Formats: sequence, structure tokens, C-alpha cells
Amino acid sequence: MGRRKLRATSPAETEILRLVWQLEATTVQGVCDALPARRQIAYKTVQTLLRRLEEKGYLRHKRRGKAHVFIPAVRREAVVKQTVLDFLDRLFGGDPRPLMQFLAENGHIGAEDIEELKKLIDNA
Amino acid sequence: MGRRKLRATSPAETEILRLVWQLEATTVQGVCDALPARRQIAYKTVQTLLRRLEEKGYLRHKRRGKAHVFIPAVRREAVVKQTVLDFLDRLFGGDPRPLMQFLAENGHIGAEDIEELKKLIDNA
DNA sequence: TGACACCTTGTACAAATGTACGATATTAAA
DNA sequence: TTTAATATCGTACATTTGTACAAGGTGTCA
Repeated sequence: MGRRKLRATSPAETEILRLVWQLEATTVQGVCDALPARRQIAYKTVQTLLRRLEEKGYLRHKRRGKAHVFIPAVRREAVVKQTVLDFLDRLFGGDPRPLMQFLAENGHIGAEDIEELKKLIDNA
Repeated sequence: MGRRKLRATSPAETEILRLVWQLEATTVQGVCDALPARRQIAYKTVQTLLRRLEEKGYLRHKRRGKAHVFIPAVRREAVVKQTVLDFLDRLFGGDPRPLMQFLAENGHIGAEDIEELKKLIDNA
């Protein structure tokens, strides 16, 4: 269990990978359509990014008609974990508190979210 | 009101910048010494990273003896905000909940941290 | 005041990244 | 079955990143 020897995804690749997870199975066009309006990337660029993600082992594809349908090849949770821990290390030396604090102070989480978290922790 | 037209810091740069904030004012050697044991980087590399951070506008330096003392040129909070929001966008499409959840589920925060957060939110 | 240790400055360089075009293949429609 | 639309594949290329050495300056101690 746990191969973890995938080269890390670059920021732009991460952005795309997230969409593939969200869409579950999608074509280049599908990803383009799912891109947020303020973040347009050329079709060809998305194509390259998907190709690289496949090379790195994060995706695989099957053919449907003339198009490729890309599907995740790794569990989202595993990648998220790796990515977040890495982020935490670099920006906060591994301490998650400042991050939580930031989210709380900037109104990114509310009282109800806190309740949810409490439950999660109690059940662990 | 912020200037925000600084080119983003690369992962390695972020790592170093964090240490400068932590040390408040430090030399190349100081950063090297502060590096976690499992993350050794050559003196010369640290030097390059500091130089680039200064070029990008995150640091400035003054001379002390023959050495440069680097000091932050931007508020940590501002950079953290930018960096976290960017991270959130790329990995979670901007939704902070999955991130909180991850932290909670992986034992990175405890019940007492939750209490702290609750206070923070109530005071906001 | 000379030698040594310690610094900075300039430079290097391969690999990764962001961004994308041109040529070619494939399919659906006319 | 020719064609128009749509894909992929191969390629490109300037920047940025990670990593670091060599040469030359400077403060310090004997």
C-alpha cells in the first residue's frame, strides 16, 4: 500500500488535477469548460498539463471516439495529504495552528464549521 | 492597502522566507543553522535563495561586518494570506472546509485548538 | 601587516514549468 | 466519400527553479 514516489504536481497541474477529480472522468474539453471564468487556459495548454499528469502517474486515459477520457489514477486523499503536509512544512514549519488561525480570522470558516470539526475529532 | 505585485515565492524560497521571519534578522549562516536537520541545503544555495527573495522584494539587507543581515521587507501576514488563498484555490477550488477536515482527521489539531478557534471567531 | 577564515558577487546549468503552435489523425455530417 | 470539425502527438521555447561552484573582497587575529 502506498507507492508514493510520484513526482509532485506543479501548481498548474494541481489546478487541473483537482478538476479531474471533481469531474471524475473527463476530456480536455471537459476540463476547459470546468475552468473558472477568470482562469482561462488555452485548450492546448490544458492538453499538455493532462499529458504531464498522466506521465507523472496521476492520471490514465481511455479512448472514447476520437477523444481521450482522463480518469484519476491515484486516490485524491493520498495526494491531498502529501500536498498539504508539504505546504504546511514550507510555510509554517509543519505547525497547522497558524493555518487554522488564518482561516478563522479571515472569515473562511464559521461557527457551524467548528462544530463539524469538533465532531470529527471526537470520533477519531 | 497593499502593493501586491510581488512575484510569488517558489517552494524553496518560501521555506527560506519562513525562517527569516522566524529569526527576524539573520545572515546566510543563520538560516543554514536554522534549517531542520533533515533538510540540509548548501550554504551557497541558501545564499542564492536569499538573493532571489531580495530581488523579488520580500527581503532587504544591511551590512554588518562582512556579512549581510537579511530582514523581511513585507508583512508575513500579507504573504501568508496570498499564499494560502492561492493554495486553497488550486487544491480545493477555494473551499477551506476540506482542508480543515483534513487537519482534523489527521490529528493535526486537537480539542483545545478547536476552543481557541471558537474564541477567535466569536471575537471577529 | 600579513595570512586566514568567512563573505559576497557573478555565473552556471540542467530540469521543471507555463504556455502554446503545427501537422496529422479521426469521426461525424452532408 | 469528400469535407469540416475536432482530437491527439510531437515539438517548442522562454522562464523559473533548484542547486551550487569559482573568484575576489573584507574583517580579524597573531
